[in-house]
Amino acid sequence: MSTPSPKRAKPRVAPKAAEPRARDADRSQKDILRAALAEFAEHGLGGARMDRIAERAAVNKRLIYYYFENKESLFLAVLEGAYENIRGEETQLNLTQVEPTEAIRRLISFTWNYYLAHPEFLTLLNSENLHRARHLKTSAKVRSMHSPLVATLADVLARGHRTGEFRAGVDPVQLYISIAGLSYFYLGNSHTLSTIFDRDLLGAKAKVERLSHMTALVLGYLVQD
Amino acid sequence: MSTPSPKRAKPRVAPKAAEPRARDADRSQKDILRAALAEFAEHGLGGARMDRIAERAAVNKRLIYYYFENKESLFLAVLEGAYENIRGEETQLNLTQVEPTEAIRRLISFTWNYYLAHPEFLTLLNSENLHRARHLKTSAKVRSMHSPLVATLADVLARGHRTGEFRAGVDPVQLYISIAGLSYFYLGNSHTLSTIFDRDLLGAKAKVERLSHMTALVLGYLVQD
Amino acid sequence: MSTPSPKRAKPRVAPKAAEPRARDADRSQKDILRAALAEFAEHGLGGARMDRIAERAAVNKRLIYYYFENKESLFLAVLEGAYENIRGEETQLNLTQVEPTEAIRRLISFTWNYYLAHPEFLTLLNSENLHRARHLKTSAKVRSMHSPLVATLADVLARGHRTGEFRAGVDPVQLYISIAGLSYFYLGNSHTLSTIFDRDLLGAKAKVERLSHMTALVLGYLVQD
Amino acid sequence: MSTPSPKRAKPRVAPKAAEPRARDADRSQKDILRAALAEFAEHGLGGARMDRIAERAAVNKRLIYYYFENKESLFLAVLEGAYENIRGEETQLNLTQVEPTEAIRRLISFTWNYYLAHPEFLTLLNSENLHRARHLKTSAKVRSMHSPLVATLADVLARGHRTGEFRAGVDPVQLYISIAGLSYFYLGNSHTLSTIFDRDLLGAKAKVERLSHMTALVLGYLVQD
DNA sequence: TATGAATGAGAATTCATTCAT
DNA sequence: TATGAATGAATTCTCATTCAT
Repeated sequence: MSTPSPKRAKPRVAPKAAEPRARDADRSQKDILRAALAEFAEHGLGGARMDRIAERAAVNKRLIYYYFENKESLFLAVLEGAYENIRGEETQLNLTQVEPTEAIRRLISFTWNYYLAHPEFLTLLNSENLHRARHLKTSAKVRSMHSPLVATLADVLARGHRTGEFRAGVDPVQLYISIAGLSYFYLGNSHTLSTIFDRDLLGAKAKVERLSHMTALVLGYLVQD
Repeated sequence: MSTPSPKRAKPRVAPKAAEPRARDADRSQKDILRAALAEFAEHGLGGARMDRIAERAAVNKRLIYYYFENKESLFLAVLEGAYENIRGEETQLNLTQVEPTEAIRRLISFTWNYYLAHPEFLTLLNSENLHRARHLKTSAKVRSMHSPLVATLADVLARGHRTGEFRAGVDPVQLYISIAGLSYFYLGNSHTLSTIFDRDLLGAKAKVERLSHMTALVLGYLVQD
Repeated sequence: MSTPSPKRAKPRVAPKAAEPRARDADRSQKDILRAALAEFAEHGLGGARMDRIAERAAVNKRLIYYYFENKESLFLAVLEGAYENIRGEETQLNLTQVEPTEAIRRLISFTWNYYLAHPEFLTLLNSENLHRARHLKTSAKVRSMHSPLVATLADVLARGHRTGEFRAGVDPVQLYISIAGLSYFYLGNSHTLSTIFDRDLLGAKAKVERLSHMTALVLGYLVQD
Repeated sequence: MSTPSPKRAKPRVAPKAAEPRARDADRSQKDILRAALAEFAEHGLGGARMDRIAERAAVNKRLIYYYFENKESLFLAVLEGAYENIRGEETQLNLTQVEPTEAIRRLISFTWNYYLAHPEFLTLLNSENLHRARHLKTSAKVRSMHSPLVATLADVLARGHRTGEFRAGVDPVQLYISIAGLSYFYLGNSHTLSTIFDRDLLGAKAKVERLSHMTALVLGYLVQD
């Protein structure tokens, strides 16, 4: 077996046009995820463009593939990040440490405001549902992220019932879906809704009204006389 | 060089029939719209393929462009058709001719069952919302299609209040959005929801429970003691 | 379902740059196959470029995909065409109608000259072997193309033995492979061979010598005294 | 946004070990050459991937460039190694020390068995021929490696002629090419041949038959009565 | 000697749309 | 009204190679 002596490549001459990006793996990945979140939210999985993600993240397109296998893996990573984010903030509501009625109010209000502040989350979920949760189903962590939420809500309902305030037999998952759905549909479909009903649904006043309507609706149901 | 028999790039689905279709303008258009509805619902606007629509409709791709200017016009036509369909069936509920409580029950149940039977309607709306209702906003007819619905619901609420059954001050648009949202989110997001909550949401029992939960929720709010 | 009136696209204005290609499906496919043969032969399957094939064929790259599913299907089509060609010419040798010894001479000489005139055939086969005949194995027609060849050679050997000229027990497939191999290796590896042996193998004299060597070799074996 | 753990685009094969390899220049180079031989043989020069070579050698990709200028230099190094190997083993046949007929038998048998044991040698040569021996032509050593082989064979033929056993006027290069070609074509094209002739060419029995056929062929030509 | 991070220039393939009949 | 042929502009992904340490 021959053993060639090391050969140097020709020395570089041409100066580089653009500043090379700092060699910070962690930062690069975060930039990519942030950019991808925006892009997927804006255009859906199918409409998202890897080129645009690279541009948004100010990284070389190739780098995306260096860190994430392909578009779909990137999408899943974004999705997991999004769930982590909302569940993380939700945890900080400390629902188990306040009165049941107050806890429900907080949850409704938090959900509403989170969706308002993070419209990307809604379109992201829509995309994933269009794909029948194909990506999420391969996620190991997503399931475990949600059991605490259910447990917390179950605790609130149980406490409410024990004090006689809340009606009995309320399924926490069912209730959570209702609370989320009331905000989700209104905000996620605000464009079509405001078109077909010819009415501004996102004005300051409208938003106040919606939150109070939702709260009244849920508590009107939960609270016994 | 011998002359190879043409090796058509096999279209994903079935090859088209050799003989030209009978010249029936009306039927062709309906076939196209039906096919497009299915395709858009399955893949979203961005993911839909004109090729596949042509195949599904069993028409030549060129014919689609003959009847519909382009992909986006076709999408709008599909969208309008979808709204026409649900509003048409809704009208047949005759909500103004039954007791207010029964009217609400019927509306909830109808909405739920319609979404169940027409999942394509949900993804279609999601697509349109992703595009900020860009297409719908150019539609002349869609607005007028919705005022009867609001009027009907307002009538139900007014009657309910007059009899003392229903609480006062309920905004019909607000209520409609809530009723729709309760079904919409549950069904439209059933893939992600059943994944994250690790629970079958579409089993026979689950569906019965959901309908009864939604009805209890809305009536628990509306009906006074 | 709405029935929109046909809408015409905006009339074209801009004049086209290049002559549009004549609408001749058959000719287009042949052009593509011819170009692909040259490209695959020159660069192998992996090194071939669809872009270059399109250029060589003077067709739009997209058209290749219109007629052939992808690079590999195109490769198979080329391969089948190449086999058809050599087997077709071989048939015209009329080996069953001449004396056995003469038949063998003709076959050796034909094989040699065919490979000389069609070096692409050799590299094409090398490519396919590199891929373990992956493409050829899916070909329905290639097998049936070769049984006549074996039958013909078997007939020649049988006749030769009957007259006492040829030795007994010669396997026609074995002999065919030997005859082909003697030319194939010399010509297909002429570049490395002439390098390592430092000798021009493709000069006029060398070619005459090779053919006579091969003929002597094979007949020296076959013919009995 | 949470900080996701790096999701490396999974390389096709196994992930590299975390700790840097021991600093052993000689071993690294040999590992690289071994890996490159396998990769080039399997995929050809064009189809070979530097990434895979690095994985196979369990070295960092960058290290390959440290020892070998680029892909093509690496290919040449591999090629030279391959020739060194076969010529080295060939030398040990001691053809000048046995009877001419026996020498020829040994050479045929050795060639056959070497190709059988080293199929990578065949595809490597095919690759180099596809590139018109571009790399080999720059090799200083390869020519000198082959003159002994020719000399040895010339000696065998001369001895054989002197004893009256062998026919006169046999060119050693010509004969060597024939002997090599008989094995080379059969083995290197076994995939296509076994497909077109619909016959297993690599079974134990087939291999025995081939070797005896080749020996009979060559000796039937060489040996005089 | 060794390595993780980064990149520019392609590569195959896709897609909505138009041409010519 | 209907269709097969053709195309330009993307789009995802790949690859050899280099940078910085």
